[in-house]
Amino acid sequence: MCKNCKQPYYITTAIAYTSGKPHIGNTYEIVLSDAIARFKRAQGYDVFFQTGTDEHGIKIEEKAKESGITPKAYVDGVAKTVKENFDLMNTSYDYFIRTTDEKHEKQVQKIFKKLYEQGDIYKGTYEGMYCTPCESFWTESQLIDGKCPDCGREVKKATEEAYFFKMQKYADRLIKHIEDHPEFIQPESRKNEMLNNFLRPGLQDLCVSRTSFTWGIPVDFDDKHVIYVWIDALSNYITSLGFDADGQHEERYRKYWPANVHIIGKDILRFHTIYWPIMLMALNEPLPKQVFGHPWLLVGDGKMSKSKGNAIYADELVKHFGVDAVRYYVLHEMPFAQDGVITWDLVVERINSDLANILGNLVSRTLSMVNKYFNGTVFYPNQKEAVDEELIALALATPKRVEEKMEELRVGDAIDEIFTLLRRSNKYIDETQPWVLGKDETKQDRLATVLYHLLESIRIATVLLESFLPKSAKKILDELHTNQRSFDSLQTFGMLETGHQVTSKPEILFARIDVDAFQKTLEEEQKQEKSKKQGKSEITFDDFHQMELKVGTILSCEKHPKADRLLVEKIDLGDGDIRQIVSGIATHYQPKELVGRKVVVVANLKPANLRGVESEGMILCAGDDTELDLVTITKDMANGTIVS
RNA sequence: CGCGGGGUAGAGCAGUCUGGUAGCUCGUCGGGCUCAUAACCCGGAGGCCGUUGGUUCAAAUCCUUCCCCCGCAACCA
Repeated sequence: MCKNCKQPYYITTAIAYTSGKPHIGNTYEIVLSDAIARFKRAQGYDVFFQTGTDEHGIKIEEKAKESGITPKAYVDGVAKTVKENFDLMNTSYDYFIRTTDEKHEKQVQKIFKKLYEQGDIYKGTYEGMYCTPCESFWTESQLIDGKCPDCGREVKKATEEAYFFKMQKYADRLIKHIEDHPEFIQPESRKNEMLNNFLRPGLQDLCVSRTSFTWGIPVDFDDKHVIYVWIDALSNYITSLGFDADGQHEERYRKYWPANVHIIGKDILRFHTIYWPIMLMALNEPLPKQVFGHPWLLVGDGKMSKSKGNAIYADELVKHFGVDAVRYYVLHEMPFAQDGVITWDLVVERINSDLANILGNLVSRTLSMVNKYFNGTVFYPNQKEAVDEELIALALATPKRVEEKMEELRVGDAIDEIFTLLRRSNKYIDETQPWVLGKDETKQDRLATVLYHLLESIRIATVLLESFLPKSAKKILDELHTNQRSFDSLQTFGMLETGHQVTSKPEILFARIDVDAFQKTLEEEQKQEKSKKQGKSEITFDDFHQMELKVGTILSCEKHPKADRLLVEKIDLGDGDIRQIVSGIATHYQPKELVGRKVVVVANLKPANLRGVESEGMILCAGDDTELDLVTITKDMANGTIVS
């Protein structure tokens, strides 16, 4: 009967890097995975769904330093935020791994050691161009005019000790695996990218340790080194299950590995389809069955928000629309292999047309008719007419169609199939005109039949929707007062119980959103948000006087040789003080039009290097990326005049 | 020549692999209906399928030229 019962199904998201709060694009990944996980559970699989956080690395070490706290304290904070975000989206993960978990760290060390001992990892030297003041290695191609791209100073050839993984050793096996398993890399278009760009030209040995920072898992037999991201982060998929490098695996590992699918962003497909499989080959473990590199959710600048940098966060969306509406948007609007777009007005549009009009209103009108004509009691006299056939056939065909789409991980298309049934149900009401039947005493059985067909179609659609809109689906099924909620119950049309009552007060599931009013609300909020962000803390007069502001004349100006958005100006600050200043205004000004202008310069700003060019100060501008105006002195003030 | 994705109706997309009347959702216009959340149903208008040249009986689809947009990366003082 239940063909998938007890079959294990292991699905993972990538682990989120704990550098900051995830935006809706990051959140999309776990919602997508959650929909798949829930669907598989509904199909009867024994699902293990994992997500987590990647918490090591130099960036985190630096961020923690900036915040003046320990790296551990820093990642604890971010991991909490990430988890809250995932919980907010009502995601049903079974396990949340953190790469700072003791169990994980210990296994990573063991894996590293094992690979070292069996000769897959060797100690070598990293050769590169070294800039002593910056303490950084650069490759030949990164250098600018043969000099350090950071500071522009001389670099010299240097070597650094590092551990390397012999990738090439397993390359042929991997190529064969990919060719023999066309479903391994999804979407398939990415398969050739991996083969042609990386595998076939030959893999370089992978540098798997670092000595330049300490916030990582130490190599236990050589504590100068920490294990670099690859072995640390990727192995989360097995350490969480209780993998043991010595073979003493926990039961969970034996049960769930290999993973059925890793859901990851397309940007890290290379690591998951090349490095990770090779690591597993070296460990003599089976490879995951599939890796799906999902597209990006781009935050387009819609009409209503011209202010820049308005990344959209899940919690903001949820605050306005509710969890299921946000889930619906990202799940339905994201194409399978192509980047999707999210804007506030697109979300509103989808909610109104799909959730409020098609789904919510269908449930509402149907339930209200059942109440109106039969006091809320469900009857099924089964007085069928020809017009019913199409609806019933579609209701019966839909589960299979949805399952087929889900099998291909085409979640958006799967949802479309459900909505096709909902649309058809709305049409059915027009075809059968229950309100006409209601006026005819002799047509009561026909009326009851029509309403039953509607309720049953709604039930079928809703059971299928549960993986995508868990809360709303439950609400609808509760309103129908039905216990028929399993996928098995979808095989027959007519499983909805009769003789019982549906709710007498249908709730508005998704309220229609007034587009104009919403825009106003949003603009208002963003305005407040902006002023809040820009309002800095109070400073004293002395604080202000720390700044040395001077009038200067732009003597020359040219484009930065290595940067599209930067201009390099020579500015006369009087008394022979000619400064070279780099400014991020190239998208707003042509170099020519700036020559001769009198500007305000922050003269005592600490010099810095911007992509290889020294900048000794900054010029003042009003505005941001979208609109920008150089602060200009209009009178003929002498260069060097103090601005106060 | 950094890597990658994309240009199809006002908006968002499918169709491109496997050439054969250009399709879906939203919006818009008109009509219908009144059970329902001004919702639902039907119909219409609206496309030189980014551009150039080619292959072919036939090109959105295959090859080619150029243009534009976006993401990643990188500096935004």
